Amino acid sequence: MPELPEVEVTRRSFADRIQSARIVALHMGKPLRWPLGLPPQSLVGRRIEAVRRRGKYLLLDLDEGILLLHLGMSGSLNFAVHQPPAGPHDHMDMETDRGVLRLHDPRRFGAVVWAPSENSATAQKLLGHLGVEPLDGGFDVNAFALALKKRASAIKQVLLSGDIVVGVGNIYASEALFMAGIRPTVKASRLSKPRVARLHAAIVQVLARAVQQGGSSLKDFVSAEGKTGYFQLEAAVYGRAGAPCRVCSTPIRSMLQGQRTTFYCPTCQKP
DNA sequence: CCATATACCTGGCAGC
DNA sequence: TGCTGCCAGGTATATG
Repeated sequence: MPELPEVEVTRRSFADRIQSARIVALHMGKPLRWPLGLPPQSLVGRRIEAVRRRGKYLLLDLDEGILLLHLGMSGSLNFAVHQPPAGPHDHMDMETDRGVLRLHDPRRFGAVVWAPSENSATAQKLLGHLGVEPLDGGFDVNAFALALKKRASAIKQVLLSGDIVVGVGNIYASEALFMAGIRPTVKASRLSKPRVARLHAAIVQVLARAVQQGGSSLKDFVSAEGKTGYFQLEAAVYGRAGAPCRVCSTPIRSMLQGQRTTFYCPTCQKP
């Protein structure tokens, strides 16, 4: 479910409200992708100093250590003063003196991992290989072009790999490539500099716009205050196979790339 | 080192 | 209805 925009919208929806909260109890449900890394009750008494985002991970800075949260494919967070009784897909309830942070994740590809610091081996195993943040001003066109030159695979798959630029998942990769007029199968290394520049701008634009729109609620995404997003309503290609291109009316096509579905317009996007 | 396939898990839906 | 097979927003890990 969640790509950078959904994770960022989630972060903004509870970061201020949970700041400086003290953990009163921590209940974990069914196993997630990885174990927490210490007994849940040992986090009782910790204070939450800030909520940051790195790629699609949320980082809860504690007064001792850090919690890495990932929403996987189907995860969402809800932060409220009172929570209804936990259901079968609620796998974390973090009770604080400001409210309860609940992780709901039917498929359990998500994770909650404790690490002593962001630089610890535990955290770096998950974060160490990540590329640059696209919305932080550190996303440089020249560096982007240089990095793409070294990659032989299709540009769509390079974007998804997240080791050059983070946060672009299956929806926004298709959307950004449409916006840039680039066929998803083009080898990354063969993109001309002007096309790389268009792609760079498209990535920034589509992600920023999606954050503005509250993310994409294709199925069930909601922010930590329970709001759905609206970006899916303006998707140009994602999920629109067979429907007319909004620019040229050619039917949108879908194809498989690395076991993931890609959507594109065969007319607007050039090989 | 690089590129691609696999595994994890559950629910929803199309088709029979 | 109820069954089966396929699909889904991610990514570490294995394999070539």
